[in-house]
Amino acid sequence: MKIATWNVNSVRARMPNILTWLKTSSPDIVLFQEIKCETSAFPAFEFEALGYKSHALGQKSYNGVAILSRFPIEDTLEHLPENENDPQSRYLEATIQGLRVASLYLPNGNPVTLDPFQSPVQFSDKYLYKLVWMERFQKHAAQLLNKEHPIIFGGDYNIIPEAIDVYDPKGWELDALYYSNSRAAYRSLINLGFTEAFRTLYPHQKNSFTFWDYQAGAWPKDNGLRIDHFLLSPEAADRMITCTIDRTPRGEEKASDHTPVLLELQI
DNA sequence: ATGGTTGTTGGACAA
Repeated sequence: MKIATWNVNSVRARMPNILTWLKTSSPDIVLFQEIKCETSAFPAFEFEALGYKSHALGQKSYNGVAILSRFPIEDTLEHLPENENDPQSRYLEATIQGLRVASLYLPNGNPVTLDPFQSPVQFSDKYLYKLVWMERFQKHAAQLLNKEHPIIFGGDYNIIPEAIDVYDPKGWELDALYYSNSRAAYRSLINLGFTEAFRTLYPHQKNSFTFWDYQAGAWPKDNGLRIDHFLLSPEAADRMITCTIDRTPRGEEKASDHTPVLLELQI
């Protein structure tokens, strides 16, 4: 079973790139983030023509997540518990072939503070939203773990886990993606018992980025970040075969600023 | 120091 996660930065603007990539990579399940359209505008028919069922959770202009699958998508959950009234579409969970799979788009959270010179530090509303979102996600993840099913949480976590995952760690210390509280929250999530697929397989591999900013020549200079991750429950980790980052789509015309991550499971 | 880019939109805002 091949499962991919990809922040496409607008599904409609990215259709030519996505269709090309689907044909060459041929994943069984795809987790999209930032589809940036309402559910009714999701191009389900075009994916259906390639053999994919889909379930989209859209939103006007911003955010939005979706799942494509060659197999039936069942028992969908469109919000984290406690986030039922959140207007931001960032979480979609479903059962596919006995796997509990989620496509998640964690809040960016910048800026961390409104006034960087203020002491003590006062977090911005955006950063507090990120921290609360992570707390709710962790609570939900802990409950799901108890069921002892294979779980795959894939998506844009907007978290740089460690120094090896960013081209300039010093320069990113005050950014919400690398801020100490963000990394601490991510660590405590993993410490519930999840396996982060890529870094577990390749503990020391540098320049394994999944995102390069559109600005300042980040892509040609390889000034990237590794912020798109797969977290696996023990029952899923037992079946892990490979996890790879496919840089090819980032180098093409009209590319998303993220590139896909692929996970292969024995199933 | 500022600007550098892309997408949704039709002016900011988000990333």
